[in-house]
Amino acid sequence: MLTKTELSNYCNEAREKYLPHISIDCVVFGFHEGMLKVLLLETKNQEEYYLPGGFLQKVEPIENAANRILKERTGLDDIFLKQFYVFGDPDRSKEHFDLYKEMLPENENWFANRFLTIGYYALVDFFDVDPTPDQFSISCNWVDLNQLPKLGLDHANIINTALGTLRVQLNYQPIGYNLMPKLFTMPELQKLYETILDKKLDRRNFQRRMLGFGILTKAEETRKGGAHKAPYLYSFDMENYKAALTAGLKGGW
Amino acid sequence: MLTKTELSNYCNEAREKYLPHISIDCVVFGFHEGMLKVLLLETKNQEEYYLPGGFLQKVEPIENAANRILKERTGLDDIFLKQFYVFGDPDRSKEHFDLYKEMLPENENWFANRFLTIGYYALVDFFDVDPTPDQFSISCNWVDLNQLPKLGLDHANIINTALGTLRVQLNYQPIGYNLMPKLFTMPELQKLYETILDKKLDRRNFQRRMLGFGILTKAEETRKGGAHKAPYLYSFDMENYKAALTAGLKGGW
DNA sequence: ACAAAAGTGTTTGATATACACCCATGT
DNA sequence: ACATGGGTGTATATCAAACACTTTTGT
Repeated sequence: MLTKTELSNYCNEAREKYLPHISIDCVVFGFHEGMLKVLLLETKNQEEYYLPGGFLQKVEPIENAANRILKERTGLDDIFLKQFYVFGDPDRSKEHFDLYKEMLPENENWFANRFLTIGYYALVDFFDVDPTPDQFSISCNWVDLNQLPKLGLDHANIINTALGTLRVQLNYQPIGYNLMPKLFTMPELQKLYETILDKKLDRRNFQRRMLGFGILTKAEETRKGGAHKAPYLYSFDMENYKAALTAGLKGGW
Repeated sequence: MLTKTELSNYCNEAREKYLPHISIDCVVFGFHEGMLKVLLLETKNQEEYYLPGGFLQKVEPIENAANRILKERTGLDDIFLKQFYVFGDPDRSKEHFDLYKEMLPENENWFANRFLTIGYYALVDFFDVDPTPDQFSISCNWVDLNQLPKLGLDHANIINTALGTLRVQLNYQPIGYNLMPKLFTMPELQKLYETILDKKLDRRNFQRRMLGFGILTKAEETRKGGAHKAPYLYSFDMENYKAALTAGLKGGW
């Protein structure tokens, strides 16, 4: 738990360094064991979970801020980040204010203000990252989208909106590329699509269509060790992938 | 031209009423004579044109603010508005600051700050609105997208981004409905699509596909007075239209 | 009568959908 | 041997693309 002095120091520092009223929150998606997961922080102060978020420095481009914040709070660096919406209900940060209002007078309390938050979503290779909590957090963990804990502020809503965006953009953004490991099997990729779209897809048609895009390279090897026939491994052909996406992968599922 | 006193009063009022660092700008699209147009204001202070924009009141939902601002600055009321992006380059409002910095000391100057702006786009029936400039503007006029004048700040960029969004969302949002008058002909609707997509479409295939969606109602009457064969008039069937859009009008052009 | 715009229908190719059989692997 | 998941092929329906002729209207 923060002491009053710590909180006071933090507020003073924040007032100096950051723009007031504006924050950034990141929804980091990962894909593991056939499930979509998001990175959540558990704060020291509360029993609640939060999206990794932070504030915008006074002369800092928003994109940079989003990357910096994600790095600071989770250790993740150099990943695909995309702005998707601004959440600005006047009451959305009230809860945060309430929490601290006993400890500091209103005019000294950085949180005693309305905050708009700019939502970014990120897509990462689950196995390629090592989530590390920052000093304000007990833990930084992957949580299954279907088993979200109680979330602070309006963060549940932010996650849902991000997921909706993901669905719509599945045909326009390199979503598969960023979420899958370097090598993956066709059934694994299909599982990702099925999870995002929340819909079963036909195995054979999925494969034909994916291969038809010409964005996948079939590897020599197969994924050994499974209990059944060893599936082939694929990787994304970055060249063709980017080209195909700018044109838009036409047709919806 | 604003006097120093007027500017000073405005700044004091703004500081009291609005959140700092945040603005809203609206790109209002209309369709007239086969051309996409946007509403621009010509300011009294400068020889430049601006998007209708304004600030967010301290306890006001963003959506409400966007509607209020549009009403205040252009007279337009109760129209389709949709948030599409936040523009936050630290230098984007520098120009505005430079303009006023001679007149007021920096700490009294509301504009001497960084502003992020939340972009909204609006779609209106050209004939159904009566653009009216506010007290800060000489004029409020429709301008052809292909003949944009010199625009202040980063407003040219905001317009381009809005147009890009329009293109992508053509299959997901009720774009036709909001831009067309109650009754319209098939060639008129086609012209709208062609203008937004910047692409020629086949007359017959367009008609078949549009009718195939089941969102149009054919009227008895035809559009008389044209120099040639009188085209039929159509209107949108709001019920089916909404239903079709939630499912997404599948397939791209 | 003719030019220009609008209405309508048909053919063709591509793509989505549905479905069935064979193959490899661990138990 | 068999259950399970993975690989592959084919027939069918649906839709997009390309294209031509007829109708209406003002000049």
